[in-house]
Amino acid sequence: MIRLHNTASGKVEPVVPRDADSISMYVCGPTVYGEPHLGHGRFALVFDVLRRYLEFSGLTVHHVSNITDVDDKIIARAASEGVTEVDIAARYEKSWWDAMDALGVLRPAEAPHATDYVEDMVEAVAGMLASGSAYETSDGVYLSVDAVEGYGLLARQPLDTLRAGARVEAGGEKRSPMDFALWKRAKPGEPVWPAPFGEGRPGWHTECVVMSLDLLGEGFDIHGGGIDLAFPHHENERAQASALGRPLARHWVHNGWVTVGGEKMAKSLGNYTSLDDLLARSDPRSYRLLVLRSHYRQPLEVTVRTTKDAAEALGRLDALSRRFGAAGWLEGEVRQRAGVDQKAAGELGLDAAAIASFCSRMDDDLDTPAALAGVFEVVRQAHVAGDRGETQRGEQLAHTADWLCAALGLRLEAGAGGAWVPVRGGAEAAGGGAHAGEVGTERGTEASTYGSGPDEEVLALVEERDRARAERDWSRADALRDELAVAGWTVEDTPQGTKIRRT
RNA sequence: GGCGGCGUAGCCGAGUGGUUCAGGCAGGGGCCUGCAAAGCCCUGUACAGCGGUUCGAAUCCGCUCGCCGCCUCCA
Repeated sequence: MIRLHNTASGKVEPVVPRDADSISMYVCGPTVYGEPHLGHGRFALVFDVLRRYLEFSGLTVHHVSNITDVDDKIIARAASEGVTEVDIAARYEKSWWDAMDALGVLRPAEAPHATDYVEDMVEAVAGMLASGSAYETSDGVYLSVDAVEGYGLLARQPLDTLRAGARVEAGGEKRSPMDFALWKRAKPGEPVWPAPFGEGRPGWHTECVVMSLDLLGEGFDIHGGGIDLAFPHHENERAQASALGRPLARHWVHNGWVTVGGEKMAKSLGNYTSLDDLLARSDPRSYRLLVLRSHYRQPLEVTVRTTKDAAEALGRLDALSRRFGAAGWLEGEVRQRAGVDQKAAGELGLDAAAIASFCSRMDDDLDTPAALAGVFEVVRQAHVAGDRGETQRGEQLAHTADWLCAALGLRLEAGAGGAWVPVRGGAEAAGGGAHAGEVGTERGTEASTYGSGPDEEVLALVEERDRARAERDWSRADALRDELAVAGWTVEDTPQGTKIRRT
């Protein structure tokens, strides 16, 4: 069974499913008020990998991730653009899912919207008022943190020291500076919902409590998100659940953030790169690989250099696929079972030792860097076997590597970046294109504007070069290679003829 | 002020009380190739500094320096 760091205890602990053979997981999703950036991409990828790995381990995962579509920032943005909050939320929710699809992040089983749960939130707030853990002020309803046992758990800091450090003074009627809004009374021009304690809108933290309990039930297995959510967001969720007498998650998992020059990537610092920008200029898989190369709890430095690094490493994986046709192997029914049916690995004759090693590393607090190092070792062994003429062994290892990559959500030789065009038959080449299209199916939509298949002109150059080589006209062949290079293609001669790939 | 994290070879980035310097990228040499590309082989003797514990520490403890984060919205 996998062991994961639990922010509530500060230790790496086994994840014990509440219900046998299945895992209930709630991951805090985005507030849709702007374009998603690399930081959002990281948390989405981290939990996508966790979800895939749990499934790979034979568990059924009930994955819920919310969309926060009512919030101060959405209201502010709508006001500044002169459109409705609904417009803003709809626009950026679409951006969100587009980016997720491009990154190959599997859709959660459910993606509840805060605005669909306002009635439940009103009920929850009423419950907290009734029990005396919440109180009303002129501008809303607040939760009294003093009423919550052990408040500060997820901040890993006791309440008194948290309070001492509070930079913002209690806003007039708040009993404690740490108290937070459960309900904000209506202000002119803002969206409102009816409530017995005055019409208004919900605070930020209540939605996750209500939605996770509704969809996953009390004491669900995993609650995740970025480390900056640990406090106050998650602690405030926990506080409310506690006030309601309804336990929330048993395991709190948080990922580290993306840094730029050592500093946290944040919109407020203006040092962010949007996912769109990244996806427009690189293979979406390379960001996944970059994320996998560091441990999920560590900060991740993203620069042009580290991004390029990851792309090169990805090229090494693709090269293996190219050599052994692993991508072609992992199709259809086999593809569907990859990463979701560990038992099939045995039936398919994959390398059991490599898979066992991979799993033990992943089980150790989702140690993807170590797991990936193991995959690269398998890659090397596959090449060695191939060089020795041990084709079957080479294929077995290559297939194993492909299988493990699939478990991580990495599809080898996928996308235009890895497109290789066999020399003979444009039809074959077109087949390669269809292959890439299937990737799109898996992702939900076709990835990005990055790269595109070779056009007729390029294919003509490839064919001409093959003729030149057949005639041993090396200078002509070299000139054509140069032309292809200028067009952005790297040439590789193989026993099957000239192949090209995006440089 | 309180709480917490980090500092590893050219770069990124794991790991751990003691055999082969995780892995990737970059670099050097060789093999392969018409030349390349891809691949393989060889090549790096790093763990901020200072003390301490230990037969032995980069790994444990203490201190110092530097960087970052949370305590306010934040993935």
